[in-house]
Parts: sequence; C-alpha cells; structure tokens
Amino acid sequence: MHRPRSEMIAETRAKLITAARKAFGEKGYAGASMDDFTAEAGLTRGALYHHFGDKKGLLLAVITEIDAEMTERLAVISGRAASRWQRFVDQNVNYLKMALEPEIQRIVLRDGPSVLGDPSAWPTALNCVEVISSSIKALQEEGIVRQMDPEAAARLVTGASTYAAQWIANAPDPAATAEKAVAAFKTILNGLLVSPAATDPDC
Amino acid sequence: MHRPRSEMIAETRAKLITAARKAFGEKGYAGASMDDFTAEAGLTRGALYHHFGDKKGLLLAVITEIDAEMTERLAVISGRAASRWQRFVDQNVNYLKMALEPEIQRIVLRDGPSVLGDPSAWPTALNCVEVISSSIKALQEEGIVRQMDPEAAARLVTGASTYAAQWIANAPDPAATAEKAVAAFKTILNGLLVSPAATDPDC
DNA sequence: ATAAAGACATACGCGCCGTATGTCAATTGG
DNA sequence: CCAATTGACATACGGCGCGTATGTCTTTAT
Repeated sequence: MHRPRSEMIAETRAKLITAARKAFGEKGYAGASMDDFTAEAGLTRGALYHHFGDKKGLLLAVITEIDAEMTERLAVISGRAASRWQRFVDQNVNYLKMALEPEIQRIVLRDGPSVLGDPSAWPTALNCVEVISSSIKALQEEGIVRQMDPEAAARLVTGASTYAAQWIANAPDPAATAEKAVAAFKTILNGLLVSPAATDPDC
Repeated sequence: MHRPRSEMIAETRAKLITAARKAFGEKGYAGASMDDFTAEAGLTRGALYHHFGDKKGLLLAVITEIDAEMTERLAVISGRAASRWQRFVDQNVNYLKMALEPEIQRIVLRDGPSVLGDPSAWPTALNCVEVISSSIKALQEEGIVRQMDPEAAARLVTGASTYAAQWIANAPDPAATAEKAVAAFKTILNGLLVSPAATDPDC
C-alpha cells in the first residue's frame, strides 16, 4: 500500500523545504529553530540532517526552489513581448517586482548572501540573471544595445534593481518610491541603447 | 592619575568596536563569539552589553564606523577632480573599489543587511550614497545628466556597483572580471548623459 | 564624607545546533 | 520466500553561545 519508497522520500524532502521556507521567510534564517519547523512538518531534525546535511544545506535547497520559480515567472513574461527591447524592459521591471516580495527579500537577497556567500558563486547561480544576460546579448547582435560584456551588464542591471527593490519595500511610502525608482530605472536602461529615445517611449 | 572617566569609557568602546570589527570581518557576524573577542580586548561581555545593548547594537556601531571611513575616503576623492562629471565617475569607481575589500563585503554588504535589515533604513543610512546623490543633483542642474530622481538614481547606481563588486571579488579571475565590469559600468554611466559620448571618453 | 550613579565582572539558565546512536521498514540476492 | 543489507528517520547527548540578573568597586556629586 505504501507507494514506492522514492515517493515517500520526495514527499519528506518537499515537506521539509516547504516548512523551512515558511520559517525562514517569517523569522529569518537565524531566528528559525530547526526543532520548531521540522515538528511543524511532522518530522524531527534527524530527517533534516539526513537529507540536507546541515542548516545551510537546507537554505540552499530553499533558495534553489525559489530561484526556479523566479526563472519560470520571467520565462512566462518573456513569451509575450512585442519586441526584444520590450521583452528586456519587461524582464527587468518584473525582476524588480519580484524583489519586492518579502519572502524573496529576506531569504534570497539578505540571508542568502550572509549565510552562503556571494550569490554569483551559488550552485544555482541565480538562473534569472542568465535570462537577462541572454536578452542583452541578443539585443547587441541586432545592434540595438551598446557593446559591452553581456554578463557584466546583466549583473549591474540586476544589482541595481535588487537594491532599488529593497529601498522601495522599506520606504515609508512604497508606492511613491516605486514610481520614482522605476522611472529612473527606465531612464538608465534607455541609456543602454545605441540611439537613446529622447523621451521615455513607454509607460 | 586616571585621566577623566569619560576618556576611559571612550577607550573601552573603541577597544570593543575594534575587536568586534576584526572578528566580524574574519569569522562573520554569526561565527564571531562575543566571549572570544571581548576577551581579546581584555574585557568581558558585561562591558559589551553595558555599552551596546546587544550583539546587533555592536554590529551597528561597527558599521557606523566603517561607513564614516568610506564617506571620508570618497570626500577626499571628490576633492581632486577636473570636472563635475569626472568627479561623479571617480566617486562611483572608488565606491566599487571599496566594495571589493573583504571586510566591507562581509560586514557591510552581507551580514549587515541580514542582521539589521535593509541598509537604506539604517540610522547611519550609508552616508556614502548621499555623496553620490548630491553629485547627480549638481550634474542635473548643469543640464549634463538626464532628468530623474537623484536619490533613486544614486541608489540604482550604488546597487549596481555593490553587486558588481561582489561578483568581481569572488570571480575566479578577479582582474579580468573587474576590467569587464568597470567597462560596462562606465558605459552605463555614460548613458546617464544628456549627450552621451559616442565612445568612452576616459580610461 | 557619605550617597548615588555608573562601568564592568561574574554567575546562571536556556535555546539551539551538530553528532552519535538506535530502530524499523524496504529493497535485494539467492 | 527468506535472510542480509541498506537507508530513512527518531532519540539521546554534549556543548557552545547569547541574554539577563546580580554583584563589586570606582568615580562623581553634595
């Protein structure tokens, strides 16, 4: 009756990741007690150490899951864009929007780098940056974007939006701050063009 | 013979901050034992809790000290620049250079946000961002830089260089990576100009 | 000179992490 | 079909590190 063991294992792993993700998101990595959230998943710390090695390993698993979701969401966005340039702008704006979510801010943007070190060195390597990087490369080949190292440009741009997102989310008036930040962000992106539009082309 | 008590206190505070700064920089915030580094300063945790409240309070004091140094270093740079635009570029490049230092990376850029939350909400509020912000404002008034919210622009630009710095410092070949990153960074800064130079104006 | 304040040390308890060990079910080979 | 082995997970143990409560001793104030 117990369907194959591998399914039980996958389910256990999923339960642990889900419980940890919730705890990390709400209380932060340091504030989340392994005893507490494993119990909440109906398990003990034994299971956790068996599957993930240690607390850091679990955090990495949680971040990998979140990053996969982010990449998927960006891919969906990329599908429906009129032009390559519009796609690039959409990707960036949506990356910024995702970075506004408290769970992503806390787990991926703040605790992640502190516990696991520089994000660009992570195994999962934040695949969503890759998405933006390849957009830039395509735009350069069409002669739309100025020549520069695509990966470097992608990291600079995502760094800017990441930082801006934290600023927005913690500002006294997030809506007004977001407006200013997105406007400035688009102006900067506009500056990447070989022939910058004199005025902002879109909303 | 013991010169005024206030001097002794200041000395104690300074000793604690120095010892903590060293420990935080080498072992990270979480890995630094308060018992260890207070002992190294010839004191105990009692003194620490008396002056700083808790471990987070001490981290804040350390970051405040580092930020003051960074601001000072930027101010010196700002003094010797041919043009306002050149000053702005110098500030950014030097901000990036500072962000390459391991101590700043670990304490200010990684552990700080994790423990104290979003940097833009810190009491010290990273004064160095303010320096860059006012440069942008001045350049806009001269009609050199495109119109946008100066603070937003400053945060985007510092976010980009901060992120890029971590990428560089942790890259397998930091020198080559730095070259690509700085080149791309200058191209992006160039895009802020009302009349962008066709080719990069300086080295 | 005595009282009050404050700087700092000592002592205690508790939470939390990692490891070592144990148990029981599920697979595998004959 | 039945050992023997593997591996998933629980339990038990030890230790470290933080925060607090308390104590002592010096300095300032009156």
